[in-house]
Amino acid sequence: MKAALHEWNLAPKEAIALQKELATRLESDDRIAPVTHIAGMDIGFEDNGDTTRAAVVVLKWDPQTAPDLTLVEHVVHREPTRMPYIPGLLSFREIPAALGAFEQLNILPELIMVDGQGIAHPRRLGIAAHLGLWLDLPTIGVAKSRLYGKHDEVGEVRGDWVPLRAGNETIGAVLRSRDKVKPVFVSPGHRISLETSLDWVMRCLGRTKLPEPTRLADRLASRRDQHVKKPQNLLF
DNA sequence: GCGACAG
DNA sequence: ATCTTGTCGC
Repeated sequence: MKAALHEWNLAPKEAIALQKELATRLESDDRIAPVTHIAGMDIGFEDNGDTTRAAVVVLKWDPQTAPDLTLVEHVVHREPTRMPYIPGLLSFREIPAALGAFEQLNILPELIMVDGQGIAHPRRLGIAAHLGLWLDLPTIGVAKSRLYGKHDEVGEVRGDWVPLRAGNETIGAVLRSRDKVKPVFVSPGHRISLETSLDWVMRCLGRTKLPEPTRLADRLASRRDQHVKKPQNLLF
């Protein structure tokens, strides 16, 4: 791997310049290998934020049994938190830990869903886009709230969606992933189009708001399910 | 100058 | 993100 601590330990000003440069390398057309495994990634914190916990789950994709996905691998990686949360610079705070988790993975997914924005970002390099470039894998950003862009109100039925725009460009979509529930913000990261991103998010939707990959990664990264281990927690 | 602001 | 219990609704 390209070592370089300087790739992550940057002052805000340098980080912003790097984002602009990296954004020009993103591929917005689909360049995806036949999908058999989909990963989900999310970050959580412990020790009052001093420890960053990265969680990655890998689900088996079987068109025959879809939308039922099977959890086939999961990894949790902890390391000291390196910097505070700064809107627009989230990837510099969370990706280093995420890479630690991906390094321990045995199964290489063809697609990754990340808890955060793809190109729906002021400089078009949200955490999903940044991670996709680094791993050179297709990524989709699935955020629970908006960071950037404007949009009209979205219908209340599952599947309804409206474009998320920035000036003339469409940078993502506001998707009603579950009836009457707060919508999610879907935006392509690397090597995937918005249309295909929406297709995959829809295909991975159970009866919950979040698609299975990020829903499970979310639970693994979160502190809550950490102690309880009874019912469906048998998954972990 | 005044808000907005992923996780 | 995280601190935290119960509670309203399908």
